[in-house]
Amino acid sequence: MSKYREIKKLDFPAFESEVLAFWKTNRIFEKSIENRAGSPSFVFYEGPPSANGLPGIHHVMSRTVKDIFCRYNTLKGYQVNRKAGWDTHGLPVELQVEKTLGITKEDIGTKISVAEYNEACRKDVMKFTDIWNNLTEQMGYWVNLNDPYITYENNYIESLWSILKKLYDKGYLYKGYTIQPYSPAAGTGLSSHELNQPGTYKDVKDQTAVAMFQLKEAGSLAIDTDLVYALAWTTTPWTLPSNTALAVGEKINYVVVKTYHPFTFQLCAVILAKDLLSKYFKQEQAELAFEAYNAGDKLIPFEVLKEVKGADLKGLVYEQLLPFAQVDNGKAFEIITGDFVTTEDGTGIVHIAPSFGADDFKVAKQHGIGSLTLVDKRGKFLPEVNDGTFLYGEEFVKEAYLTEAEKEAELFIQKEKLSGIIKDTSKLTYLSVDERIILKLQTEGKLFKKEKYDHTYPHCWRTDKPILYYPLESWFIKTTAVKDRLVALNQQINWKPAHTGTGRFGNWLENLVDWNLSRSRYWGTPLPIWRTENQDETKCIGSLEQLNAEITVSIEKGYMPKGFELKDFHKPYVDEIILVSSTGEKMFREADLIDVWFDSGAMPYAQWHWPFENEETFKNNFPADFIAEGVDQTRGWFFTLHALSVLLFDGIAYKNVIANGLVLDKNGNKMSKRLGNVVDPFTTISKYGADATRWYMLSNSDPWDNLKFDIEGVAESQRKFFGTLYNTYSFFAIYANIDGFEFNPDKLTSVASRTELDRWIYSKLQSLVKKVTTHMDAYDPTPACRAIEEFVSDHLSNWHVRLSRRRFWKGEMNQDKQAAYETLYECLLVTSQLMSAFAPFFSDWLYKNLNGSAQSVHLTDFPKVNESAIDLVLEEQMEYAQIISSLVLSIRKKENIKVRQPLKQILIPLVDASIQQKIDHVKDLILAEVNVKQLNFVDAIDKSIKPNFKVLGKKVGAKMKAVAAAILLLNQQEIIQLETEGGLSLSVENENINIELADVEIVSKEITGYKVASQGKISVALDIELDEALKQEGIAREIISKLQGLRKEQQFEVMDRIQIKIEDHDYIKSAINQFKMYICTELLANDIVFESAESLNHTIEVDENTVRISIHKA
RNA sequence: AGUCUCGUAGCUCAGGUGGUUAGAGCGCUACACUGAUAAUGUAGAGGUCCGCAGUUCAAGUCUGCGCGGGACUACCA
Repeated sequence: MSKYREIKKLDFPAFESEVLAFWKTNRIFEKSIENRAGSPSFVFYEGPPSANGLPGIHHVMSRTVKDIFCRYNTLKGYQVNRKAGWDTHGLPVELQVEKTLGITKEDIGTKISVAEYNEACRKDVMKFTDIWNNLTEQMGYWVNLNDPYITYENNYIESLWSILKKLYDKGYLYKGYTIQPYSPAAGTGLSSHELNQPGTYKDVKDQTAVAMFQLKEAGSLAIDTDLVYALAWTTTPWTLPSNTALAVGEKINYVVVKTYHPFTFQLCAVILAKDLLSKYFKQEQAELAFEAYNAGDKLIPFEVLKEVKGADLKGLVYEQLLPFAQVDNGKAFEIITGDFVTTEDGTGIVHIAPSFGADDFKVAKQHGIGSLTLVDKRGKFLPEVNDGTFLYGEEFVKEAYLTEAEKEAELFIQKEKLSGIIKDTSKLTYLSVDERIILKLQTEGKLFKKEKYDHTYPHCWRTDKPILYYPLESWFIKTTAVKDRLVALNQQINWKPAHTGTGRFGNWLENLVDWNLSRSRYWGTPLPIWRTENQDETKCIGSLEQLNAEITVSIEKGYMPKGFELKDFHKPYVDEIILVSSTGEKMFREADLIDVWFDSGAMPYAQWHWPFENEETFKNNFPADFIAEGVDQTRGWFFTLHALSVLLFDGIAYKNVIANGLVLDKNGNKMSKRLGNVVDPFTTISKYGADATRWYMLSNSDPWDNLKFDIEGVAESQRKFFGTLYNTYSFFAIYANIDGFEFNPDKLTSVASRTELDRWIYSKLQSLVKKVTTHMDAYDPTPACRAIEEFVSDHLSNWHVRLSRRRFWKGEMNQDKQAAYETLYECLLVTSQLMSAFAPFFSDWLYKNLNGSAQSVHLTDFPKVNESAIDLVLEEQMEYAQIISSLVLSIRKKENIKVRQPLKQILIPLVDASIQQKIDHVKDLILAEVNVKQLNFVDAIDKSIKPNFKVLGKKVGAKMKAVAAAILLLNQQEIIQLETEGGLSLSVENENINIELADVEIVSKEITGYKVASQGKISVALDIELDEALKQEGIAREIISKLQGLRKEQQFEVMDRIQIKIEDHDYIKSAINQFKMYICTELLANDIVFESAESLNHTIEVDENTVRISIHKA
C-alpha cells in the first residue's frame, strides 16, 4: 500500500465533508481545547447572532475572521474556549411573529394575550437555529454550540437584573425626559431602527412660515426704532404656540435691517443672518427711497442699519408669539446661542420648541429655558390652544391624522369661524393647523413671509402617518458620568483598523449622550424597577432571591395571591408582581422593557450567570483578548460591551477588536433581497468549498475594507492556490510512493548538507513562518494569507519543484534524492500548519496525508521559526537566478529559439563584485533552467549613468535639476574615471560639486555583437550562435520531447521501459548515433534501432521533418 | 447635515519615512513548453494614480478645497 495518499480528482466539497466527519468522530474540536488544559487562555467573546433570520454570506466573513484567530492562538499554545450565543429579544422578532400570525400591535391584549404573544416570540426566535448550526459546521467555524448563552433564559435575565441593580446602586440609573420619534397614530415611541425602515422618509410639501418675534427691549442694539423683530423660519408652524426661545449662532453675522412691515406697513427693523439677507431682500429694493414708499407697494425699501454677531443678540427677550399658555419650568422667550444653527436656509435664527425637537430640547436645557407641550399624545392640541377664530383646541396638529370625512366636518366649522377673516368662504377648502396658524400670524402682524417647502419627513412605517418628535419619559443609564473614563480606556483597546477606534468610535464617545434603556414593547428583558404610584419610592431588584423575599412581604400584606411563583421572567408575569413600599404602599413595575443592546453588551457576565455562579470562570474570561464583528456594531455591541465594563469595573471588556467591513455584491452594491443580489452561503460552500470561500475573503482585501464579493474570485482561489498546492502534494506523493520514501524526523539530512536550492526554499519557509507569525500577532490576516500564497505558488511550486523535478524521477534513491523529498515534505507539512487557521479542511487533509496518522493539524503546535536557517544572502542569490533566467528566456523568445535548443553561453557585463559572486553561486541552476552551456562575466563596452535621486537629493537639494542634467551628459571616459577613482568633480552653475560613486547608478547596457536584455542593475547577453554539436544536441532533445509525448499518448506507465524503432532519416541519424545513451536514459529505453519506414506505425515531427517511428514496452 | 472611510490597468488589489520607466494576479491577444498538464513560461495591448490648488529641486505618496462611492450618526429651524 502506498504511504502517501494519491487521489485522481480534486473534489473540494467531497474531501471537506470527509474531514468534517473525521473531526466529528474524533472530537477534534473538543480535543483542541482539552489538550490545552492548564495553558494560559485566549479569551474570545461571540457576538450573538439572532436566529430568527437566515444567515448570509457576510456571516461567513465575520465568522471566518473570528475563527482564524481562535484557531491560530490554539496552535500557539493557548486554550481558547468559544461559547456560542443567541440574541433572542427585540423588535425584529416581534415583527416576524406579527407577520406570521397576521396581527398588529393593537391586537395584543385583545385578539392575543401578552402571554401567548411572548410564547410565540420565544418559539419563533430559534426557528432557524438548525440552519445556523449547519452553516457553522460547513464553513468550519469552531464554536461550542452545545452550551450557548441564550438571552431570553431566566438565568441570563437574572444576571442582567443584577447588573442593572449595580448600576442603580451606583446612581447611574435615572428616569428622565427626552425627545423621541413618536407615532401618535400608533400611540408608541419609535426606535431609530424603526425610523430606518425603508420608505419611512417621504417627500412632503409643507407650509412654512417666517415668523416675526418682537423684541421687548432693543436698546442694546442702539438703533432709532423700538419696533424690532427677530425673524425665524419654521417648517412646522404647529410648534409655534410651544415656542419658548430663539437660537442664534454665536459666530454668525447678523444684520439689523430697516424696512416696512410687509403686512402692517409700519416702519420697523428686522434681524436676520447676513448671509441670508439676499434671500428676502433684492438689490433693487435697496435702491428705493423710504420716503417714496406707499403702504401696500409691492417693492419695499430696506437699509442695513448695522451688523452684529450672534453673541451680541444673546440674552435679548421678546414678546411671546402666541400666548396660549405660560412657561412654569424655566426662563422663556429669550435669544440663546446654539452650535447647530447654520445659515444654510431659513433666517439664521431658529425657533425653539423644546418639546418637539431633540436639538431644541438640548439647547433649552443648557440655557435654563423652560418648555411648553401644547400637544397631547394623541397628536392633538391641548384645549387651551383655542382662540375661537383660527384654532379650536383638541384638534390634530397634522392634517394626515384626519380622515376625509373628519376634514369635511372641520371645514364646515372653519367656514363659519373664519368668515370675518376670509371674504369669500364658499371656495374654502380644509385648512390645516399650519395654514391657519400662518393666517393668524398674518392677521396679527407677526408674519414676514410664507412659502411651500419640499423636504423629507419621517413617517411611521406601520401607520404611514407622519411622526412627531415628542417628549417621553424613559429610563437612562448615565453614561455621560463616566465619559472621560470611556474615552481614556478606549486608548487601551487595539482597534483594527485603528481609525474605527479613534474616529468613528472615539468621536461617538466624545459626543456621548445618556443611554436610553426604555422600550415600550412586549418581548424583551423587563426593567426590574418597581415604584409607588406617586413615584416617591423606587426599588430596583437585583436577583430572584431578593424578588422572592419582596414578594413574600407582598403576599403577607395581601397585595398578591398566596403561592405566587415567578416561572418566566418576561411580561406579563413580572407585571403581576406588586411590591410593598417602606410605608406599606403598593409598588408597580415600571412598564418598560430594556434595550436589547443591553442584553448583548452584558454577555461577558450573563453568559456565565454571574454573579450568581461561576465566579472563577468569569474572572478567567474577562476581559476578552479578542472580539470581531461588522463595523456596523461600532455603536452597537462594541459600545455596549465597553460602556458596561467601564461602568461596572472601570476597565475594558476587550483588548483587541476587528471591525470588519461589509460584504457587497461584485458591483459594490449592498446585498438586499429586493435587488436579488444576495449570495447564498450554502450554495457557495457546496460548490467551491468552505476553504476556498474563506481563503478568497481573507486574501482579497483587509477584513475591514468592504469586500466586493465575486464568486469568480472564489473559483480563482480554488484554482490558483489550492490547485497548485494540491498539484505540489500529488507530485510529491507519486514519486515518494514509487521510491518508497518515508519521512523520518530522526534521520534527517542536515540542512547544511543540502543543495543550495533546498537550503533556499527552507530559508524561504522559515521567513514565511516568521512573516505569518508577525502578521497574525498583529491581527493582520490578509498579509499572512498573501505570504502563504506567494510561497506556495511562486517559490515552492514554480521554482523549487520545477527545478527539482529531475531529482525526483532520475535514478535510484540517494542522498540528494532523499534530501529533495525531505525538503519538499517539510515545506508541505509546515505549510499545512501555517494555513490551518485559514483553510481548516484542506490543511488537515494535507497534514494527514503527509503524516498517515489520525492526528489532526489542529492539534499541533504552531511552527517555531528556525532563525539559523534563514539565509538572506541565499535568498538574494536566488532572486538573481530568477531574474537572469527570466531575461534569458525573454531573449530566446525574441530570437525565436526554443528552450530545447542548447546555447553556448550567457555573458553578464561586469557589475560590482558582490553581485558577481552571488550570481556565480547559482550559475548551475541558471544554466540548467535556460539550457545554456556556460555563464561568463565580461567587461562592458557601453555604460550608462543616471543620478541616484534619493541620495543626491539630500546632498544638493535645490540644485538637483542642474546636477542631474550634468550627470546624464557624462561621456564614457568620465564614467570610467568616476568608477575607477571613486569620485568626480562637476561644475554646475559656477560651483564645483563632487560626485561620489554612491550618488549615481551605472548600468552596462550593450555588449557588442550580442543580444541583450536588462532589468534594473542586471543585464544579460546571450550568445545565440549555433555550432554543429549544439545543433545535434538540439535535435536529440527534440526527439526525446516528441517521444515523451508518444509514451504518454500510448498510456505507458512512468516506470515502463521501452524499445524504440526509428526510421533511418538523414536529419536525425547523426544526432541519434551521437546521443544514443542520453536519449535512452531519458526515455527509459533499452535500445534504439533503425528500421525501414514502412514497418513503423507512428510519426513524429522533428523540426519540420516527418519521421516514422514505433515504441513498445520492453 | 455631521463623522469616518475609500477612489491606482477592464476586474481584484500592492505601492515603509516624498526620489524620476507606478507594480502583481485575473481577464484579453500571440507564441512557446509538455514524465505536475483543468498546470506552466514569455511577450503584447491596457494608466489624466478622481479633479483643482498649494508645499517641495522632486507629489500616487504631504496640506487645503472640491467631486464620486460606502458606512454610521442625526434629522434640523
